[in-house]
Amino acid sequence: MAEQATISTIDRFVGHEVHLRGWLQSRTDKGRLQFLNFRDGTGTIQVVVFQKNVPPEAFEAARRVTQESSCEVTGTVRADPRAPGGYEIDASSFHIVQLAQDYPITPKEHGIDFLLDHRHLWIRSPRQRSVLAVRATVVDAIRTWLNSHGFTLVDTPILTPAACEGTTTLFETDYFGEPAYLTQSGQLYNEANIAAFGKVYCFGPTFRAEKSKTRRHLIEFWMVEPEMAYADLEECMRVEEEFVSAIVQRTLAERARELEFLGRDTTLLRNVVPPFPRITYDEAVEILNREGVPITWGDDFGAPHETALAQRFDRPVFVHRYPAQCKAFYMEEDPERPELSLSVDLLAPEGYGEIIGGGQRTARLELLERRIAEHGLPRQAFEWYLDLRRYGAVPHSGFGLGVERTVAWICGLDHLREAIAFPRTLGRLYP
RNA sequence: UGCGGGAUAGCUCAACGGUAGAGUGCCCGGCUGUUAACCGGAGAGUUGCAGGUUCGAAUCCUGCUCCCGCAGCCA
Repeated sequence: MAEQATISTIDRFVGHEVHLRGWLQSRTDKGRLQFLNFRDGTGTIQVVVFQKNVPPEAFEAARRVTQESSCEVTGTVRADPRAPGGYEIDASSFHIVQLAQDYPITPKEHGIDFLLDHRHLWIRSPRQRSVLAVRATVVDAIRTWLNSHGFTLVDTPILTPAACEGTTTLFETDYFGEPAYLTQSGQLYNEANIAAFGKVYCFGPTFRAEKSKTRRHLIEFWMVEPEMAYADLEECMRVEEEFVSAIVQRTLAERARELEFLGRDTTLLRNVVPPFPRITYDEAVEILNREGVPITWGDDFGAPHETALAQRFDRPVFVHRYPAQCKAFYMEEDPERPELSLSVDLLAPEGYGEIIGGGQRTARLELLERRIAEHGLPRQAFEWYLDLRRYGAVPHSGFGLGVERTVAWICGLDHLREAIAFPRTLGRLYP
């Protein structure tokens, strides 16, 4: 009697007859011998169908099965050095569940436009499966680390009444006659939640109606945002470096096979352990001007600046204390230099840019009121947020980590769109 | 949104003013150890859309649509 098995644990079934259900990835026809590259969702394995070992109808099915047809196979597991992965199934039976017709994605090269139009099928390919598997581990590492370090998950709303940082980059929708916006960040709500739990995080999709067309931007992306009561900027950086290191090291440990398949050189990733280098905005400006990537003090960094800075270090680098004018209205002032904000960005190596933005939020009512006015924000929409400075305000800090940027960096991808199953990019809402 | 590149067979591309091509996939045939197998055969086109120049346009010109890259915005 055949045992139900999965490919990922097939080594436990050597010598046994097993039953597998899945899809045909590819096939090599050798006449009276068929090699089937078979996938069940947990992995792929070679199935060998000899004409003399199976009933005639099973051999006929193996001979005419097409790429990505769903099918079931029964056979004996054996170790064979000639098989990719070292194991193969000597089939005793084979049948087609559904015969696929003209599967569009072939083992040869395709253009990115074609692949994105067929993203619902492209995700089956080994490379895309590897990236999405890494993503799953990154997400789990994020949750596990935060849950085990005193953070409580508190979900924040997706439909919001107003902007965190101005309405120009928000998707507007109709909320029974009132304008509503898709969230850009859960941070302001996190600042409310810390008074209930001390340390919290939210984790979900985020939407930016920016006409960004670069390898570092998605219209819809996932962000995890921890927020901590009684934490200053230094504490924020300390948490960030522990957090990012834990994510990277766990992914290296659990997804070595996928990273190798992706061709990722993991040498630099192994360096990602605390402490990360810290430079001030002032120092960064000096370095950039000295190294021929000119920038005026007071301007925010562009992608070329971030790349040039990150290239100088063997692990992610903190840039802290940006001019207040570069950063959001809720940032705390540097008490020693009020023109600076207690903000910090974490720049990933190898040109992947900013993977974290964050810092210390202001606890001062009068500064927040002034900033809301300076930024021309509708004060009545922020009354609840101002309340947080009236009823038990504390020094607090937090940050947002972009999941796709982190996955793209760890995988060595050249574009964020492969780091999410169904990317939303400028001009692409299908599939 | 700005600058640059592009759209030709299902797919990836060539042809750059003179009969529309290759590789690959699909289909048919052969092969008991293939790893993007190999060998033989066959089919496959409104050259993105609309107009213009020309004896003749995939090729030159104009407009439009869509895609890609870089930048800005940011995670």
